[in-house]
Amino acid sequence: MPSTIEDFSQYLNKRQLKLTQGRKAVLQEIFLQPGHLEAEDLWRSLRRKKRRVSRATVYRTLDLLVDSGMVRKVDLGHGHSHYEKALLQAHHEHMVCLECGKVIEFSDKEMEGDLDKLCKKSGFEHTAHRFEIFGYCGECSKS
Amino acid sequence: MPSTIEDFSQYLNKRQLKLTQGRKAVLQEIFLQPGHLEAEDLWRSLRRKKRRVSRATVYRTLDLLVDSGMVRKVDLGHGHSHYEKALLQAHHEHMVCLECGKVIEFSDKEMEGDLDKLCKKSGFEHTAHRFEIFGYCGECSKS
DNA sequence: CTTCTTGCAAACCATTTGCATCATT
DNA sequence: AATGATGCAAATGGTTTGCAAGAAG
Repeated sequence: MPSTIEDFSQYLNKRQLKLTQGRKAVLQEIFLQPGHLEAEDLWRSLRRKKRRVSRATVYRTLDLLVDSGMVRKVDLGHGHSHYEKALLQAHHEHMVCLECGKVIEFSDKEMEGDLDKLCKKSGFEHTAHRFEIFGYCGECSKS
Repeated sequence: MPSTIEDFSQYLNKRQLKLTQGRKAVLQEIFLQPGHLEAEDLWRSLRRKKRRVSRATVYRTLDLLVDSGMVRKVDLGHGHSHYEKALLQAHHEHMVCLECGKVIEFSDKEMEGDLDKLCKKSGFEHTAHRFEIFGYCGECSKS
């Protein structure tokens, strides 16, 4: 939370936007969570504890956070978006178990290297990517 | 179209489903298209030419095709799904240009190898994956 | 003939938006 | 004060669904 709010504040200042209570709350909450969460969860969490913000504000703030690069919007194939902090945490991808819904996070250096080479080869300037693997986790593939 | 319909027919038979005109039309149309297309496009194409099917039928058939493994549902970050034939075509991934919207298809053997190794290492049974790279294509990164 | 499909329109659901009111700078 | 943010509820837009009427086996 320390430099995180600082970063967000700077981002907001640059575009003459204001650092409000609602925005602070959303930011704190998402950085409090260990993994990815959906907008609705975030809204419910906030409502349960400290601040009572509207869903609209949650979505609007999430957009800002994604745009600022501090939060990553991920699609785990549930028909709606999930969000996770992008800073202070190694870049990683997801393996989603289609049976139990478990999400395994992973990262792979070789793969990242391949990705970079690939983009260079195609003259493509890589700014982000989405990579999810679907299948069955160790538990579920046994059955 | 020859063995394609055959395959679909078999799939349907197995679950006591019927091979109807509407389903045939959707199948043919998606296999006629060179790349990915959205449900709405498919619906418009069909309506323009031969068969007049409802959007509901398009979506219902698409679900069946995806479930049968003949069609792949892809998310190009447009807020709605795209579909593309999975058979008779090399497996590939997408690079999406955030500026002009162009979609470059690619495939990379090394990467696929890494992916397989990775899944094995994690005891994860890989059935599908989604991989999209976002950024700027050669044209747009110049500016 | 029975069962499964279709079309239609209404329902859904996550997300967005218009607008009057409120908070931050 | 002035500008931007919020909440609300209504709008959106892709997708799903209930049901009566039609096709396929």
